[in-house]
Amino acid sequence: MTGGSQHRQAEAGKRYDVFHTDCLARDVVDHVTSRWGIWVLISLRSNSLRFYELRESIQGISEKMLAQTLRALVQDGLVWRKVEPTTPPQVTYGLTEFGQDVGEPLTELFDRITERLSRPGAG
Amino acid sequence: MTGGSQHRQAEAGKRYDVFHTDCLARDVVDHVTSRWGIWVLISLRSNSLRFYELRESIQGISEKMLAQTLRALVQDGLVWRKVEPTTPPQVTYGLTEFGQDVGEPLTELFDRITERLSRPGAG
DNA sequence: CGGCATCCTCGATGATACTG
DNA sequence: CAGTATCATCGAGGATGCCG
Repeated sequence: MTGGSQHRQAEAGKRYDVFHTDCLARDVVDHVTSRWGIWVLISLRSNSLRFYELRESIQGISEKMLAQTLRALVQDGLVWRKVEPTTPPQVTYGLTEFGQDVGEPLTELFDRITERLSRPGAG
Repeated sequence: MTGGSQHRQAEAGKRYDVFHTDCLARDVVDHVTSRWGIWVLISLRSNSLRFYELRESIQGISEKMLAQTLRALVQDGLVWRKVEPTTPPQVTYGLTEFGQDVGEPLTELFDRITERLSRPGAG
């Protein structure tokens, strides 16, 4: 990235530059806000889950997409992955500290939307 | 949606049901976390902007996508749109109360990610 | 300037089958 | 169970051009 760490500059006039350009943060944001990323992260907030638990948890996701999404999130350092070499194999996923950091505003976002939509007059 | 307002239930064991199924909230979440939605919302947090200002603000976005994203956000009640019938025409966009509600955790999310990535040992 | 319609491309996503 | 590989598709998104 070019600018570096220009986060939290909310001064009027000087708008964000980060998300305009090629920034590593943008990739992570893209992963987090990807079609399935947000649901994976929220799913893992309460407790760690195994692969098939995640798959059943997030209805509509295919194994491929789940694996792909998890791979990206693991690579970004948001999710950890623990393999137990039993038979059958057992792989557990959970949130890293970073993942929890990110999951918080994500859940907040989700909550605010659902709350708003469940309100009578809102719309 | 079926369950209604089961938000903020973070009890282990009972996972979210909302985002698994067909829920109006899911649509809004999809719009907000769409490729461009998040940047539009964050862009508008500090102040309202005109169409072309937004376009220049969010590098890489096409007019089509900007218009489309804005339309969705306006329809969801996150963004308002004001047309001034001057010549040339002048259209301004800004966040509604709902939009500000949503923009907050969104910015928080963004900030946490950039902060993390700008930290030395993280990664 | 704002924005819609059209065409077209490409990548994300899904279905299926196979491996360890 | 937990993936990976391959193939087919569908729609998001970009380019262009036209209109008020």
